Amino acid sequence: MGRSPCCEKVGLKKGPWTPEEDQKLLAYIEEHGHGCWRALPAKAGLQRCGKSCRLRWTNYLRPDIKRGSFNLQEEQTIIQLHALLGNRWSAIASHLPNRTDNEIKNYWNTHLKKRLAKMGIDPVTHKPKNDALLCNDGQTKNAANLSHMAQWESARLEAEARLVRESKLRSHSIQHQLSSTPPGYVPGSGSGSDSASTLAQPLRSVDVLKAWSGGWSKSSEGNGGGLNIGIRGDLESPTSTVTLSENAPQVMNSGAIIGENSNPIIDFVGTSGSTEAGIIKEEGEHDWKSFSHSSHFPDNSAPLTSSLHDMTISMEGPWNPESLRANSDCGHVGIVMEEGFTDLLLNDSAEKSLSYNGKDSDHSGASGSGSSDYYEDNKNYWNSILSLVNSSPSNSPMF
DNA sequence: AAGGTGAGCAACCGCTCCTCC
DNA sequence: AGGAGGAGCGGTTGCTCACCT
Repeated sequence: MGRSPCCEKVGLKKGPWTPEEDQKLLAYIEEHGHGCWRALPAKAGLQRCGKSCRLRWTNYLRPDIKRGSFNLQEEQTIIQLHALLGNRWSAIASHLPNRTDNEIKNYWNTHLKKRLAKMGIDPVTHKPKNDALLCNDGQTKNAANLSHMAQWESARLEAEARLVRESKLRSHSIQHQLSSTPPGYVPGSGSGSDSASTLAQPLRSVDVLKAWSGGWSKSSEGNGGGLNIGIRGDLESPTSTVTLSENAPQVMNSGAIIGENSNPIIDFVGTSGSTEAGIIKEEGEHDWKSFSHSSHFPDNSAPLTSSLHDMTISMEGPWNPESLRANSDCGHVGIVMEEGFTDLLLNDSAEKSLSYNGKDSDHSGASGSGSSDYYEDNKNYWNSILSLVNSSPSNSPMF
């Protein structure tokens, strides 16, 4: 590989772990917890660096790890979350109980990415590669789109980072209230910081997903704000909407989004208007509301409050209104991220899954038949994702 | 049967972030 | 406030095994 070793110490073993080493590590952690990883190998009698031990534990030895192939729901979750979060494997893993980020990363790289590519979908943007065909001036529009995506991504990361910080602050205070900790095996990590992030991660991710789901609606009537390419003609997709406020602060219909300093604002606003979409949006809104009063946060620290605010992302970087107009020209009314093709991908595995179950799978491949089925499926899908999100992470000591 | 090839997965590496002093 | 050390994350590598010729 030609790289310098991660540990200066010569004589430390590298490469695959032997069962004896596993046993030593396991026995030590079960008895003492891992504590300081760097000090662990010596205490456990291992000729490994602490980093290697940590990796072996988190990716393989942890008792709560689920191994084996991913099921359909997990695939769906990964794909949707990847569309939402990008290569944030640890964040994605926090929504998949008992799966490690490494496993998810590998599964993405070896299976899902290829499947997307095979179907002509860009695994990075989750958009069709022949996107340009939809526009008269393909290259210009694509460039605008790319710029758009970059700005979006940057803003999103910024917001997420903020969520993490806030969540950590909150979880610290929650931690102070939780006096007892299980002995021996320390969830996730022995360090206080890690425990905090362990608590914090689900909060952040839930916020993002809630927003995503809440903002999912038919993007617009008439000109079809979404990018609806006709592998399946009636395909609509979860959509995030960018709202541009050039000068005046704006209040959006999803809830007070105020722009400061005339900075443009990104808002997860379902543009609603269509009946089918309304179902989804209302559900999303309901979820948001109910979530804010959820018993998850008895101290009323209300993560939703922050999530709503955090979904209002001030763009500090250059924002070019031209890109929005460019998008509008080819039917994108301020649409930045879309995911309809992810669903196409999922149909592939859904078909397999359904046929395994001996059910009829013809709905997934048929074009045009059953748009109500489609919306029902999506509704169910998002419900499952949300319930997964709401229920899973706390189960795992790691997450 | 033997060698070649590619996919899948475990593990490593370096960077970044966080915490503590 | 800032530096040091530790932990976590994402990208990448290389080994193993199954399949193909």
